Amino acid sequence: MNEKDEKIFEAWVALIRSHQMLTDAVENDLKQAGLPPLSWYDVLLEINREPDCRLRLQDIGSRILLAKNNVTRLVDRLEKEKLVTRKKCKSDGRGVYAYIEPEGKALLKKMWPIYRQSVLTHFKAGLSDKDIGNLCAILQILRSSAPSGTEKSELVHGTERNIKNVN
Amino acid sequence: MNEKDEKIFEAWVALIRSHQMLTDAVENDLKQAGLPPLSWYDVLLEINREPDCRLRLQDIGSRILLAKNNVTRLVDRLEKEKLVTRKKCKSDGRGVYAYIEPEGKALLKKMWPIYRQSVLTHFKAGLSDKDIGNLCAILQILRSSAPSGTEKSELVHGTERNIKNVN
DNA sequence: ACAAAATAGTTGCAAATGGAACAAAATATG
DNA sequence: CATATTTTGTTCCATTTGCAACTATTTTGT
Repeated sequence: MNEKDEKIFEAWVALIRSHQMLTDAVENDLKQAGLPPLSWYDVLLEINREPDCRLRLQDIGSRILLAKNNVTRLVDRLEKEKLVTRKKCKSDGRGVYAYIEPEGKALLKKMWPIYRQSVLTHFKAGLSDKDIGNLCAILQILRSSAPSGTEKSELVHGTERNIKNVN
Repeated sequence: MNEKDEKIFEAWVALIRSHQMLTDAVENDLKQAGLPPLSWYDVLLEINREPDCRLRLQDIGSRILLAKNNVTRLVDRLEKEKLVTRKKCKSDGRGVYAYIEPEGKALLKKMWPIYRQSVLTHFKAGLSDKDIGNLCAILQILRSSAPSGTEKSELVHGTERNIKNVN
C-alpha cells in the first residue's frame, strides 16, 4: 500500500465518519423537535420540486438513492400520514406517482427551519467559504465518476436545485 | 437563505449522496465476494490496532460511531462466528473487552484486498492527489468541530492510524 | 460511609432495511 | 405477431437498527 493509497483511505474513512457524525447530529435535532426523519424531508422535497408536484416511485428511488422496495415502504409511511397520495400512471401501467399533499408541503415548511439550523450549526462550523466550495467540487467529482453499474447508478441526477420555495 | 448558506446545503447534500453511493458500491463488492459487511471489518480493525488486541465495547462504539446497544449486538454476531471473544474487564466490573481471535485476524486479511480494491476503484476515480489532500483536510475540520454534545460526541478520536499491518 | 447520580452493557420490542420472489405491464427479439 | 426479457412496483422473510427499560458497577457529593 503506497503513500497515495493511504491518503485515499484516510479520506475514505474521514468521509464515512463525518457523514455518520453529521447525520446523527441532524437526525437527533429533528427528533428533539418532534419531527420525522430526514428521509421524509428528502422525499417530500424531491416531489415538491417537480412542477406538477408528483414523482414516480422509481424516480424517488434514484434521486435519494434508495432501493425500490424501501421506496415503496417509505411512501407507504408518508401516505399513511396523508402527506402524499399514490396515483397510477396512465402512460405506463406499471408506474405509480406519489403526489405531495398540502399536509406534505406544510410539513416541509415546518421542518425546514429546524433542519436548516441544524445543518448550519453542525456542518458549517469551522469551514471557510473556500472550504465549502472545494468540498462541493470534490464531492461532485466523486458522484459523477460512478460508472460502477450496479443498477443503482443509473442516475446522474440533474443539478441540485434549490431547497427554498416550498410554496 | 443567503448565497453562502445555499452553498453549504449543496455541500451537505453532496456529502450525503456521495456517501450513500460509495458505501452502497463497496458493500456490494464485499457481498459479491461473499464477505461480511464493512461494519465487521471496522470493528475487527479497531480491535486489531490495539497493542493487546482487545478493546472495550464502549470504545468500539466511540471509534466507529455506533450506539452501545448496537455495539453489543454487532459483537454478538462477531462472537458467534468466533472472530472475537468477550472477557470481563477486571479493573472495571461493568466493562467488557472484545478480544480479536486468530480467525478475526484471518478475516481482516481476507477482506482487505477486496475492500482496498473496491475503495480505490469507486472512491479514488477522478480525484487528483490534491483533491484527496483537500478532502482529508476539510473532513478533518468537520469532524473536529463537533461540540454538539449529544452524548455520542464524547469522542474526538485520536489520529486515524493506518489501515495496514493486519499482522 | 452512604445515598444519589452516572456509566457500561444487555435485553425486549417496534421500526426500518436488504434480498429474493412475485405480478403486471412494457419493450425487445425472432 | 408471439414470446422472451426488462422494468416497475409490491410482498414476504430475515437481519439490523433505534429506543426505552433494566441490572450491575463505579463515581460523586455530603
